Amino acid sequence: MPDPVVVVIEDEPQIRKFLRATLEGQGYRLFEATTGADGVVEVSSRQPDVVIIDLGLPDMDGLDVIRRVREWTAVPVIVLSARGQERDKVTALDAGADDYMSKPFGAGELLARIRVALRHTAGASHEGDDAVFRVGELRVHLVRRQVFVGDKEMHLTPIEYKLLTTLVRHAGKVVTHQQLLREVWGPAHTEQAHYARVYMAHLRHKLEAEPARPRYLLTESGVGYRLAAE
Amino acid sequence: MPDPVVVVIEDEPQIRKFLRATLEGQGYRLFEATTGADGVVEVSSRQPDVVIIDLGLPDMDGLDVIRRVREWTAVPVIVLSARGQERDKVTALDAGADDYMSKPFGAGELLARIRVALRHTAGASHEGDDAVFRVGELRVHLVRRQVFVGDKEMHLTPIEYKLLTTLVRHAGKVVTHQQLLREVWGPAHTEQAHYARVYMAHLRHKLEAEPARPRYLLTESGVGYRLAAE
DNA sequence: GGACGTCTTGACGGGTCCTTAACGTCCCGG
DNA sequence: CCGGGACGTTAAGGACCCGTCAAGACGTCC
Repeated sequence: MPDPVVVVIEDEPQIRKFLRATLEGQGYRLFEATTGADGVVEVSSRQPDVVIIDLGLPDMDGLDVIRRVREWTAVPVIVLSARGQERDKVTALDAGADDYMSKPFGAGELLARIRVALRHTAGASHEGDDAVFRVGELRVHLVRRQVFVGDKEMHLTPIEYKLLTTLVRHAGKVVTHQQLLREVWGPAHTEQAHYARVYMAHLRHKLEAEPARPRYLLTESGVGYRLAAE
Repeated sequence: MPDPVVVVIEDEPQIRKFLRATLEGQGYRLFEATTGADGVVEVSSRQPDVVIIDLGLPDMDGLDVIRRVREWTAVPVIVLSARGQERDKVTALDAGADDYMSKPFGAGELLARIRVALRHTAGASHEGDDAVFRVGELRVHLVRRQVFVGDKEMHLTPIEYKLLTTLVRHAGKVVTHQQLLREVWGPAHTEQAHYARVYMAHLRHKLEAEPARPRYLLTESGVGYRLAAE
């Protein structure tokens, strides 16, 4: 395997320097970002094997960076944080982080946890982190959160977008009403099948040429919905 | 997904009790071992989704337990330890552990790290499962919930599909009327044998070239039905 | 405070699917 | 040759699911 690529998202120069010294000595290729927005861009362009992120960033909440990254890739994310409270750890891990280290931490432990992360990705073959889903005229750019029909960009509301990406993640397979409601509206709303109907109608009006006879957003009566795949 | 299975390898009764209370409250199925040797046996027999192991065991070194387990499975292993030295963490992680928590630790953080471990296995397992049944021109994609005759996809209603998959699950073997009715319509409808007749007719019209002389959906007169296998 | 975009909620019409019943067919024994 | 049982076929009714529209609630930004 070639040298593993690491993206570091960290604003404090001292820690950046420390990480650079630690990682480059071990043969990792390192790319740095000092803001959350830059971090998201770096992750999408460098396709790293591991991401290391400090939660205390100047421009946006580190948790949001993790959630954004998680929308299109399963790359291991290791969190560094000055805060060591349990609730901080839990929210970060549930937001999609794979590991959490409180400052101060040792170089050896960091390197060991990076090796663990690399073991994970080595086993799981790189499957679907394409970051862009296509079928027919429809394109969904997970990184930029943009949706196109042909050349025309379509504006989707937050729920519409989440509904669509949920279907994208299971493209070709049927997603039951329960699954859909749980993943989009949360576990408390698995009964309101009505929500899904209303929003599928919205999506179809925005994405389908003939909303009444959909080509992409298909209904499986009595079961759920399916997004057509190639 | 059914309730995740956890194997706990821990000799101290207090911590075992604590873990049991914490995990069973969250719907995990729990199996315990109090020695390293037992632990290895439990892991191989229970096929757990996560292993939690205390390094301070009476009979053998916890690290050896991890190495033994790693010889045949990639199941996530979370280490609990009274020792918090960096070198201990590094050796445990390099021995094959996926995570390391120093005592004392909070229940919330443990649960969060278990969720992380479960995320990993959930993503990894979805690779090679074809889960497609074939016989002659007939193909049943169980994962996608799609049925093809030759190249043509056939739309099945929920009951039709359930009936078909029930037969697929016992392909080649006779399924009695009672079995069929119980598995498709529920235990309350085991008397209405004509349900099966009506829906077998539907299925044959959709899937058979000559519904009157079926090649796949065969009748075993007086007993039940049978799906032909290769 | 008002305008706007978004989400929730209800009502209604149309369509799909399930149930049920009636009838047809085949086979076998009387 | 007749009759009955098991199975296959078809169609009608109604229950349920789904798509649609619109009104109201909610939050946000000017």
